[in-house]
Amino acid sequence: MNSIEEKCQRKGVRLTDQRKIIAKVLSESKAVYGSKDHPDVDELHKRVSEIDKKISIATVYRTVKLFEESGILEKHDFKGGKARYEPSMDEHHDHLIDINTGEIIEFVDKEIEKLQNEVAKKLGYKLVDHKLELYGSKIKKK
Amino acid sequence: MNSIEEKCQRKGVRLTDQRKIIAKVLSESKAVYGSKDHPDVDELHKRVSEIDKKISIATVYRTVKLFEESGILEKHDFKGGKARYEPSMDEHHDHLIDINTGEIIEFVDKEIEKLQNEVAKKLGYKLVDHKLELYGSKIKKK
DNA sequence: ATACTTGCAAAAGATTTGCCGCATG
DNA sequence: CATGCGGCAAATCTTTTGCAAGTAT
Repeated sequence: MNSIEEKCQRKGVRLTDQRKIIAKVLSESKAVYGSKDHPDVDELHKRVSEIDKKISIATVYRTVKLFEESGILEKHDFKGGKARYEPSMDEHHDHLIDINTGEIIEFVDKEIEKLQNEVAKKLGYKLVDHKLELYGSKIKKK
Repeated sequence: MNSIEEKCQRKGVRLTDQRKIIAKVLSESKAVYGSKDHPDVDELHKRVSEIDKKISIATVYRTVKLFEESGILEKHDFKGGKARYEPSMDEHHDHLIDINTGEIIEFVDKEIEKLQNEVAKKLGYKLVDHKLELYGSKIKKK
C-alpha cells in the first residue's frame, strides 16, 4: 500500500481520483534507476497520462504544490530550469547529481551536517534548512 | 580600477559601452549590504538604467550569460525563481541566506569541503562542482 | 446548498531569439 | 567590408490563474 496516500489521509488532504494516480506515479518513481529519479512536472504528467489521458498538466502542477505544502513531497531546483520532485523521506539526505546523465544518488553524512550547524551558529544564525548538492562525473575503472 | 574589466580583457571579451556599465554596476554590488548583494537581472537592469536609460534588459541578459560563460560571473539559483549573480571570487565560498531578510552571508569551511570530496569519491564520482546553501534566522541576543 | 476540484485556455514571469540597423576592427 | 553588438518586439518555456462545469460533503 502506498504511503503517500496514507500521509494524505493523516494530513487531511482529500484524495481524488487524479490525486490517487499522481500519488501512485510518485511512489513508483522510487525505483526507476535503482534509486529515485526525481521527475519534473512534465515527466510526471507523461507518466500519469498513460494511466488516465484526461488528467491535465494544470492538475499535476496544483497537486505537487499541494503535496509539497503538506510536507508530502520535496521540491528541488537542480540545474536545468525545471523543478524536480521526490516523496519526502523520514531521514534527511543530500544529493549527488551526475553531470553527464542527470542521474541522482542520495547520501547522508552526519559529519557534514554537524559542521553546518556549527558554521551557522558561529555566524549568529539558527540553522533552519539547508541544501547540499554535489555535481560529479563517474570515475571509470580501467 | 574595476577587476571585472581586467578579466574581460584577459579572456578576450570585448568591452562595449554597455558592458562597461554593467561591469561597473556588478563591481559595486559588492558593498550594498555590507557584504555582496547578489542582484538578479531585473535589479541589475534597474541600476544600469540609472546610468544609461537606453540599455535594454535583453542586453543585460546577454551580458550576464556571456560573463558567466567566461567565468567572470557566478550564477546562483536560490529560492525565489530568479537567478542571482555575483562576480567570481578567487577563493570559493558558500552562502548562508537569512530566511527573513534575504540577506546573504558568505563563508568558507575547509573541513566541509574536504568531506564533500570524500563523499563523492566513496560514491564513485569525481567532484566537479558543488552547492551548499544554509538557510537560517538570526539569533537574537537577550 | 456549500465548498472544493478539475480541465481548458489564457495569463504571467523569466529568459531567449529573430531581425535589422549600427558600431568596430 | 565583415563581423559582432544592441534595441526592440515577438517567441519560448515553466508555472499560475480565472472561469465554468462537475463532485463530494
